[in-house]
Amino acid sequence: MADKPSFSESQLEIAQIAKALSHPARVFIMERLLNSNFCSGKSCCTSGEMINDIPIARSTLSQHLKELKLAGLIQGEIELPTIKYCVNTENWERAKQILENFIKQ
Amino acid sequence: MADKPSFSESQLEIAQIAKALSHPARVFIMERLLNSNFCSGKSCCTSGEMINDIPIARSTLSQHLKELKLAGLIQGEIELPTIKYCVNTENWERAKQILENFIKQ
DNA sequence: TTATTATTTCGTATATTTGCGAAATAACGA
DNA sequence: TCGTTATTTCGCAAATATACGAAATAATAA
Repeated sequence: MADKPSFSESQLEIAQIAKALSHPARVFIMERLLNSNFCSGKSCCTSGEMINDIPIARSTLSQHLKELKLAGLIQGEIELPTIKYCVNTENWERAKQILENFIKQ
Repeated sequence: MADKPSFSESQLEIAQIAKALSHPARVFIMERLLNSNFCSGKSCCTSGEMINDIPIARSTLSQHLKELKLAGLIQGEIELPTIKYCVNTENWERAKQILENFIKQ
């Protein structure tokens, strides 16, 4: 019995991006950041600007922001007394490309 | 305090598709089905034809197939003694369109 | 009838995700 | 110094996902 190959890098990468987008709160956040006003050249928004439009608690929103940050799709910039969240343009472009390629199959 | 709106249909739909693709095994399955030989007008493959190329047990593969079926992305056609799995073309086209639209934002 | 083949379902264990409120942090203004 | 504001981290509970082997199913072959 030949042993089985592991998942390809590409499969792992696609799954990782999909996972980051697999919760409606995170889809909401991405849409919001992609469509909010520009600030220092990026689309930005604070957690406080989102909280009234999304049906979850502040701490839960914070957790989803953290996950998107961990996945590299967004980044946070401290601008006291708030934290402005922006799309991580470079990584988002790459993620889009990866999804595009998968879809085009 | 105004109460919060729920997630939009679109956000729920995007998250649902992303969730279906959020595990490398399910990405593997979709890729395999999208690229396998044609059979009765569709790209098809049996679970037995995949099992040696994917690092999970048969029962686990079966579960992932079930999830993709539940999400509507694939369908199974009995062709004894095997079951041929195919992409559900209509739903897959729709799913692609939804992801496209999300990405293009 | 019994074995074989292909695959799923069941039972169960473990891990991960999601959610919340309370407490913590950190800068600023009174 | 003591609130105020904006936000995160902590601690925990509940739900969901992932995984596996064993048993079940269902058609056919011997």
